[in-house]
Amino acid sequence: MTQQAAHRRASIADVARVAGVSVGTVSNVLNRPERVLPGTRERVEAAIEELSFVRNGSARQLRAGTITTVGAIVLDIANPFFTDVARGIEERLDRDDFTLMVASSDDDPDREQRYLRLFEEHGVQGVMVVPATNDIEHLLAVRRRGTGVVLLDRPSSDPTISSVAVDDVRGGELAATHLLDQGHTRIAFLNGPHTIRQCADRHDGVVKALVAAGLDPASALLEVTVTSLNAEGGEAAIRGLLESGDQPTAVFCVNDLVALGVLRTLRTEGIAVPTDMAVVGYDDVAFAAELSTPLTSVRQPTHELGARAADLLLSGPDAEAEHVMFQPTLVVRSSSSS
Amino acid sequence: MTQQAAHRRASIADVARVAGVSVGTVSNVLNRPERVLPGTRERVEAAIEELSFVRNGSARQLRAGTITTVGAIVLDIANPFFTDVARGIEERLDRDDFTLMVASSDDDPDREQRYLRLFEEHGVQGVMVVPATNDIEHLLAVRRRGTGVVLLDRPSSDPTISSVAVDDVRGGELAATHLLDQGHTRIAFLNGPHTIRQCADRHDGVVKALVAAGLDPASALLEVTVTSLNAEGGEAAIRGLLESGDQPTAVFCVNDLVALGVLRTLRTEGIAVPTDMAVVGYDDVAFAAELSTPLTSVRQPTHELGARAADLLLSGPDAEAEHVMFQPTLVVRSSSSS
DNA sequence: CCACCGTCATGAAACGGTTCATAATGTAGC
DNA sequence: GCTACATTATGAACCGTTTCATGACGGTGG
Repeated sequence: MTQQAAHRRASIADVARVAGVSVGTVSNVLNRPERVLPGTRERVEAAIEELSFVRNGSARQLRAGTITTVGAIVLDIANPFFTDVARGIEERLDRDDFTLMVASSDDDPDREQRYLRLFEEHGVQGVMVVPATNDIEHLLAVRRRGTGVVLLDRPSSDPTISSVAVDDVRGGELAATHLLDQGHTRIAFLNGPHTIRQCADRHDGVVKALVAAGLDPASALLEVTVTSLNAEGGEAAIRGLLESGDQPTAVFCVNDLVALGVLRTLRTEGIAVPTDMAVVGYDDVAFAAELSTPLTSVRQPTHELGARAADLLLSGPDAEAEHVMFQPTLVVRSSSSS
Repeated sequence: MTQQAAHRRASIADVARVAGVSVGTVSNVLNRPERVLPGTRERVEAAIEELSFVRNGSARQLRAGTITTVGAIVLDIANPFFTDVARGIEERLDRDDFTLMVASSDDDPDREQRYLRLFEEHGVQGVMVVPATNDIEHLLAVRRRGTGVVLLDRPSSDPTISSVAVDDVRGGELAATHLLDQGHTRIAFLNGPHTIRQCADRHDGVVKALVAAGLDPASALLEVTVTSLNAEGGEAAIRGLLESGDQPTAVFCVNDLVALGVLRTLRTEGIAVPTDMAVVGYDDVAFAAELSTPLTSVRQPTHELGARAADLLLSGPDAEAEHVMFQPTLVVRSSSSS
């Protein structure tokens, strides 16, 4: 099937032969150069160069066991929230010369499972996961087998598994309370599926705020499930909403990409923001402040989130599990307040 | 150092012992289940379950040689342009059940080298790279050793190495010509370092346009090197520019993130766009159209770029190298034309 | 002159899978 | 009853490293 190049990659034995030494010596040159006589070392290095030898990572790892790589599985690599988190992770990892590989599950439990398995089989030190489902049994299993696991952007329901999250209930509450304060009594929530914990939590926060204001969520809250959590999903959802009668006066979007799609649609439809419709997003991504209608959004400490998660992962498998919970803040801009 | 859990992970031999079969049989259950009697298979599967056995990917790969993973190294994982490209890659890969791992070099040749080595040592089928430097000798070496290489967003200077790119000279030309058409005769270009080929090419395109218009680039073009190619970099660069006298009437930004920083700064400084200063960006990211001043930008076919690159990589090491060049288009919005 | 020691290099045993030639067993045909 | 032939299971060889006990060698001190 895969014949790659004409000849096999050079192995350590080939190098040894060319240099006229044993394989053990080549290995020593590679791993503990100080133990080998300069003359010999040079000969070996010349042979390595000549054969353009590259270590076989699989063999190396099979024997040595250890590796300085960690994995991260996020829901959507195209979402700036997750890439900002990834930057936080990378930064922390750099300090310990660890390497990060990112994969995106696309909210698909099967894909998550596949990447998880891939990472585990290749023996990463640990993996940071934004789970696509509420059930984390499979993650506990990974953990039991000895691979570090840190839940990302999601509080852990299990005391033995570390997590770094932002209080999503509070986030939903902040957004809803703000809209209520602005006089809205009927709020649409363009949310993702409740199988994603963050979405369920934000929903709970919204309900909490409505109840606290003496409203009945059944009538005051109109939740719409967005199929894909990006601008296209937001556009589709708001269009559906506009076509039905009985419209709300405010829309709370589960993230800023969805909000972007909403703003875009409202503009083309000639609906004024915030006068005809108030909009609130989530994540406070870089461009939120610069939109034609600057977007009110719930800000999360993305960078710290990632850095802290990496920190916990590197603290080793024997460290006590920790559950870090950051607090979101609301950044009010003109999309929701005139 | 790494003591992982208390006991070693279960191996295929452990499974064999528990199930009362040979290692060969366990391997067969794993890889060609149809060849083993249902009864035996069940016993093996039970043992796998009991020991929560996970294949050792290193050993597997060491022996089997093949792996269905490809790597991508981009300049900045937080840049929507690259993540959009990554989406395109993923989509194509999904068709062949390949898996993508993304790493970000951060414009740093050393990091690029490190990830390249990591990917190569782990035997990926191939790697897509947005090179951080002009010199691609190290990529040729990787290629020679049998790992597929496709240059991403960058035309190849070597005929044997495939590349998928967008015509950056043309992109720069489009942007500059447009600004000239709008009557500007002194244009600032907030560009990245010329070690990044895309930046050098866009510069050449700008110069080409100026010359075609009968202007002297030495006086008509004011190039400023942006330290980091994001909003913060853009903000810093434009502030530096505003503080110096002798200002241009238009700014062309090497990407939309830089343009975002510029727009933000101009707004806080009370400089009107496009009347006092026209702004053009690059990439036409999702939010470009929705900014307070909708941003004129050079659009690149990100999705196709990624998909095509993946396509070339999967076509195998024996396929003829191809050099795909897409054409950018200019999307004019109000940041540059009143 | 010998015992001892330190420095380098060696070669074989792991690591945990896959693969393949071979053996064991059962079935069918004559 | 014997041969021929599937069908399953076996176990050893192998992949390319690292590691470690062992050996070769020369130099020192007694």
